[in-house]
Amino acid sequence: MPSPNDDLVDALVQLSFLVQGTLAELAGEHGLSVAQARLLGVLRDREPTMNELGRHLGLDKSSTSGLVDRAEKRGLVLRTPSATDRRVVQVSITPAGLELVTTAAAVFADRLGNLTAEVSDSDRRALVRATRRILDADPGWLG
Amino acid sequence: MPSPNDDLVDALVQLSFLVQGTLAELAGEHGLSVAQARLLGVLRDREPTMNELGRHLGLDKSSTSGLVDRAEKRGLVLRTPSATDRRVVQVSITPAGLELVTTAAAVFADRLGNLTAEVSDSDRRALVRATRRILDADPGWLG
DNA sequence: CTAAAGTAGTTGGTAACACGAACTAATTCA
DNA sequence: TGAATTAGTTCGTGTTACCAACTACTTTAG
Repeated sequence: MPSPNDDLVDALVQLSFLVQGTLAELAGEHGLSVAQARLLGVLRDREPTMNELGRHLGLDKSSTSGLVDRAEKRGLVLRTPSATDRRVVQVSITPAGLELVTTAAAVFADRLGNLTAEVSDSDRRALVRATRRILDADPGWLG
Repeated sequence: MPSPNDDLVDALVQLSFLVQGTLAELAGEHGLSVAQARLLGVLRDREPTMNELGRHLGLDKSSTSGLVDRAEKRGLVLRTPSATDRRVVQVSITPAGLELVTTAAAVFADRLGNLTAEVSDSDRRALVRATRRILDADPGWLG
């Protein structure tokens, strides 16, 4: 029997696919994949080690390495050896990467804004509130 | 300057990553990728042609072909030539596929249900309502 | 103070996934 | 009927992700 939760679950799933689809489309227009876009998004306000980065993205260290490899090859990201521990590598965003992610983020916000234009202010607030609760309930890899 | 929309956009993005992450994790536990899970989800209540399927998933026809290939090899899905047009192929879910997607969907709903346990009933309704509006505003590939 | 254990990151192998281009087969249209 | 269209597959390429094995450091134990 369908529980009253089914509507909510369904809504969340469709919404997530829509957002991800929008993200993928937009990233594509800027020559980025979703993974690359996410990487740049994380590095916008952090300069983590490979390890931290991997944990943040929920990726295996080898995956992280490859992701950074490709981004570095495009000049979007930079590896710097740590001064204090010669095993660790700090990852930072380059000016080019920052500019790319900044403009892309603006366009993205704009596009999502269009999609949410018809949502009432009170529903908007409810959505933000609900999201906070849901994220608080998640033990996962999200920062 | 941060617009009042930024909270909403941020909420949507984080939410979508959480949902997708949950989906990926759960699919993995059932030996499925997100793409495979989505394929089975679509086929749960449809028997589309390759073409329709691709449009539904927002995939190129070659991607659709490969996706169905792999699912078919695992016995989750079936290709049947159309009787009326010898070019077209109907795709359907097998009993095994149906069982898999059914149990996985139940676990998924349960898990998301836990995450949304703290959300009030009125916010829940608001979220569903907001999602409808947003999906209505989207011209994209979602059915 | 050195030997063993642990940690950080890379490399190599494998597989899924997605795309575009080129192709075959069937159908529609002009 | 011959030309354009449509459905689907195949092939080649690139990204992404994993695991296992490896190197190079650092920490910990004895």
